[in-house]
Amino acid sequence: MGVKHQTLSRKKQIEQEAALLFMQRGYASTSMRDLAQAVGLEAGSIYSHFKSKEHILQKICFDMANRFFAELDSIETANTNSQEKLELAIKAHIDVLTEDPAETSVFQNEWKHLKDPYLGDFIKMRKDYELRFKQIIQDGIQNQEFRAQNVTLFVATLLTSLNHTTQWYKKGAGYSSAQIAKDLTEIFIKGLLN
Amino acid sequence: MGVKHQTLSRKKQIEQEAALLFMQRGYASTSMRDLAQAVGLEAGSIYSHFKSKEHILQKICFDMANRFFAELDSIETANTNSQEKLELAIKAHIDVLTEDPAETSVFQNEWKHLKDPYLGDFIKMRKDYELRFKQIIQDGIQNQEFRAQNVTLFVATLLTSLNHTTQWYKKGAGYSSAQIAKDLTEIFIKGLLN
DNA sequence: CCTACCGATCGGTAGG
DNA sequence: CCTACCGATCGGTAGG
Repeated sequence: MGVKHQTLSRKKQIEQEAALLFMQRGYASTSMRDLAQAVGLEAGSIYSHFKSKEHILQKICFDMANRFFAELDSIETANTNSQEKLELAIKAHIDVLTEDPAETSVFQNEWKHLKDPYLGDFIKMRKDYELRFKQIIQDGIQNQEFRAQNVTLFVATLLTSLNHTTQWYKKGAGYSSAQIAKDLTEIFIKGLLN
Repeated sequence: MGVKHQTLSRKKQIEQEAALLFMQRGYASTSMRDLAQAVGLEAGSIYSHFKSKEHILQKICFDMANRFFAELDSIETANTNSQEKLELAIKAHIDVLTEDPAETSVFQNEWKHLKDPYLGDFIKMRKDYELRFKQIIQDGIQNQEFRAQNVTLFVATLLTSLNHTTQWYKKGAGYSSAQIAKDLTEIFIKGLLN
């Protein structure tokens, strides 16, 4: 059961196993006893590393949000056209995602178990992230690179599709991060028609 | 709290409220007491309509699976080209989905809480559904209507995107089922480029 | 359909 | 980091 640890701190081990279990069973269906067993401890011992079950979820969700954000910063100011900006943004997103699929899956599917004020903060961050993608698309429509369309729908569809990669991606299974990004990019940029 | 009932049977009321709560909070985070309260009963009373909590989930998941399946039957044998078959399949899927967004959301997100043998059966049905979409795409590539690509990835992306509509669709909010189907179809068929 | 209850399991804590 | 435990809540049942 579980991830190779080696030099990881106990806290990081717990976080990784938690992400894995939260992805597989869901946050609510994963007990602290399940998690403790997966990491080789007794249930009570986890509380010397995390104050509560929800704090583990918070750490996973906000760390991932920050990583996705960080990647966008350099792209938006790049001196290039909209299509390449979008391609870079997709590539960056897929890179983070393939590095930590379990954490990304939790970030996408389990955030609703956060409680306020964290829940509100998280929703705000996600909205910001979408907004920055929308801006790239909007600019591309303005300068006629992209076809006019429902930008909100497009971005929601795109981000959902990217994030769904976590559900089938297997590290080291031959389908590389770069290839996934390329294939997904072609679907959304070129479409289906010949 | 909840849906307008009117002439619905008690059993159907319970099923609808359950779908709503399972969507909002997740299956594991929804207690039979929560559900009972939403439908105006005591917890124990639900068991005169459903044998267990999981039976409610089963009913929702398999009923939706059957409805999605039924729509495909007539489309596959239609005497038309691949593009129109795909458009019809998308339209049919979105029609079912907008009719019962909560049930569809549970069908998409909560099925993992089913237990064998139902879990295995459900996974098989989903795979079959994907396979039938894949066949449409495959045929379209063969006859050169569609561009060659990773068909598995395309269909996974398409179905995920369609199903995600449940997360933001609001009945009677002006964005019609037909318009959603049309916009999503254009994204996947035409792509982004002008 | 309700009341009253069951055994099991949950998140979390004290004390070492 | 473990042992031993807490109060709360869970899915489900009996009996009416």
